[in-house]
Amino acid sequence: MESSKSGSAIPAEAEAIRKSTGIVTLADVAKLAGVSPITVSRVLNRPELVAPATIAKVRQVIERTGYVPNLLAGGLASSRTRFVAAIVPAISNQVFSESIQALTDRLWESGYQVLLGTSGYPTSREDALLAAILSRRPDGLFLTGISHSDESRRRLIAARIPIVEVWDLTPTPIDMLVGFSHVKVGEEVAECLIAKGYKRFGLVTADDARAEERNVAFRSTLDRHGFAEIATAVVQAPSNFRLGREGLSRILELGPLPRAVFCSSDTLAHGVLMEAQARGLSVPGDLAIVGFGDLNFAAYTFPSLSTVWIDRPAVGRMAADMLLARFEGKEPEKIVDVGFQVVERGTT
Amino acid sequence: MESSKSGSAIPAEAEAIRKSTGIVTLADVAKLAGVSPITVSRVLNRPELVAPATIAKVRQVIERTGYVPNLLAGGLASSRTRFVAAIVPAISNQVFSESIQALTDRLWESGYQVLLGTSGYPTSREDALLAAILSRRPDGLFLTGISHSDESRRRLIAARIPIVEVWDLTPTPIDMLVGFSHVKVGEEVAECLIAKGYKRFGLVTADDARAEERNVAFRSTLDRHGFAEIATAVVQAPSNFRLGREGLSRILELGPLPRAVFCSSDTLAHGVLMEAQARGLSVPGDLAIVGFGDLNFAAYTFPSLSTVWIDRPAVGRMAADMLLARFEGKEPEKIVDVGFQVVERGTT
DNA sequence: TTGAAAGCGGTACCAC
DNA sequence: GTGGTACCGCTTTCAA
Repeated sequence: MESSKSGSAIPAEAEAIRKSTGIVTLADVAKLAGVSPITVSRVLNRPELVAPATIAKVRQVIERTGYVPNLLAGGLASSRTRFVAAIVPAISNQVFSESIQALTDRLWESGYQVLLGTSGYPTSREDALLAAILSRRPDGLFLTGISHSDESRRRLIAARIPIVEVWDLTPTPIDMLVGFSHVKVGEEVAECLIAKGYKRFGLVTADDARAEERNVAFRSTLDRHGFAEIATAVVQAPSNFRLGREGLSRILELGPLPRAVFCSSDTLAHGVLMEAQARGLSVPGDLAIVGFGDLNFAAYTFPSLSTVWIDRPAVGRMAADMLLARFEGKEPEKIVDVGFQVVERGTT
Repeated sequence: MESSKSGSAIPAEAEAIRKSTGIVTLADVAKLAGVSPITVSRVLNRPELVAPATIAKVRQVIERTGYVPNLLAGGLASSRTRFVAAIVPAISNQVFSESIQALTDRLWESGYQVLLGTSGYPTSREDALLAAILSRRPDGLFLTGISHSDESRRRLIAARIPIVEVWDLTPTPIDMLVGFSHVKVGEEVAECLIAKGYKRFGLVTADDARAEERNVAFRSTLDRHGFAEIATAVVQAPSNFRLGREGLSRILELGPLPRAVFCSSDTLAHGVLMEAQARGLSVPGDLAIVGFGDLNFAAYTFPSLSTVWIDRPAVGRMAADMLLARFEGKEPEKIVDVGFQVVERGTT
């Protein structure tokens, strides 16, 4: 009613404007502040377009009423939902959780949130999950891995939103990519062990697609150097210590003691180490062990384990930056190789 | 145009109905199927109300067009968003991630998804996070811990949605609760160690509110039995192995060797064990170690470590069930004590 | 069993 | 700087 008076002229009765739902809407705030809805919207989203006095008035009413904006309505109207969906195989896998944490933190700084979906390791529900997630209209997508069903691929393309695939490298991502070459990992670990003078090799690995990429490269590199026989134990994902122990046992049954074992995860490597210790083998004296992932227990706990280090937070951070760039209409680098590092510990 | 012909009579031109956005809407599907929008909606949400022939017709069009429902619009119209927000201190903390996984899985079965928010351990952004989350209008909330700022408490109550707080016990939850008594944990661990005949005690603990509850109970129980002096080392959360090692070192400096040490997490316990081994102490011969949380490395790896076991998946599962019950208008039990179990390993 | 009309709570677009 | 109007895409209510 009044126009430029200070905020005290608001009739108490106006409080009752709240609908039956009992929840204050933007329109309620507008009425109480004596401005139009769009002005309240601007105070919230683009305050630089509003006069300071108006801002103060509106902010006061917002404060007083405890108004909480409805992002469903906002998203529907603007087709920008300010959230990114992330799909990982399992939330409890520390390898992914650190990337997700970094992604979440970075996006949070820019006013975005992360909806996390777990596709599941054994029985993949990726297709249904993707459909469910896309129906919430995320502004962007963070996907673990580069292999998707045809169905999913189609949906992803149809969604027409920025997408970052991570943890692998391909020249043909759906949209953008942050990863590293598992092939190179396999090669470098092999070369590293050869350089150290090891002559016999083993592989303890989960039945995981990315692990298999590393294994193939590992084997073919060794093969090229004339080491054809690789004692191999394949265990079922997800890995745990027990499987690592079993892995080594099975390898030892396969023939004479290998001197260097490459494991598909630090968890398995840890198990292998336990089994080695239980058998009285010295590590890395009798047996060199190389893990993958560099979870902290490897770094802090077992100075005798070697591992492959990946900057996991960087993966999340870079993915976030790429998505944010696209949200602002920029064209970031499409493919980023974050690389890795073989961390050697212990001596021959 | 046609009414009951089979789906082939749809004019190709009708495909062009799609708006400039290029995204198929429910209205488009309706037109193509020759029915009203509401009928399409029913096919999706309440097919039991629609004639089989109509369902088939509509489903076909949905399939052909690749229609993806817009849950923003649906949520706005129905004020049911079909998602639950969960707030945890940190996603990488395995203690929480298993509960979240169970929560996610259970809710998924009922068509709900989980939006995960991390409040952060050192600098808590819980208030801002909560505001951001509530603006997305979740149907329910899963909160770690029972202590919230006044601001948050007010918001939570104003939101008027089902809320489950977890990991602690209080007679006055905001709404519902799934937890266990940290006080009882401290008492039982103390009694257990006393019963085993230990005479000297130590505490290696992170500066965490829930840990402190356990510690107070631990100390006072020992005190009641005449063991007043408890060598204590407090380290800063989040815990890691290194801090565990340091913890034991500091305790050993405080006086003669304690025989039994209670740690605020298995991670710390693991570190304590390492330090003990490095010093040539036998465990549990010279030193009994009790952890907390029963992460698998404790279970599989260190038969000499004792720990406190909590059914973490059950926490998520029960929380999900309670929320789902409320969504259906039922009144589930408000407070559930999931209990815990002191797992003793090794011998004196 | 199906449909028409009226919102849900915001924002875009374009005047003023 | 500020406001009017239309509309985002779906569901609710009630009627047929």
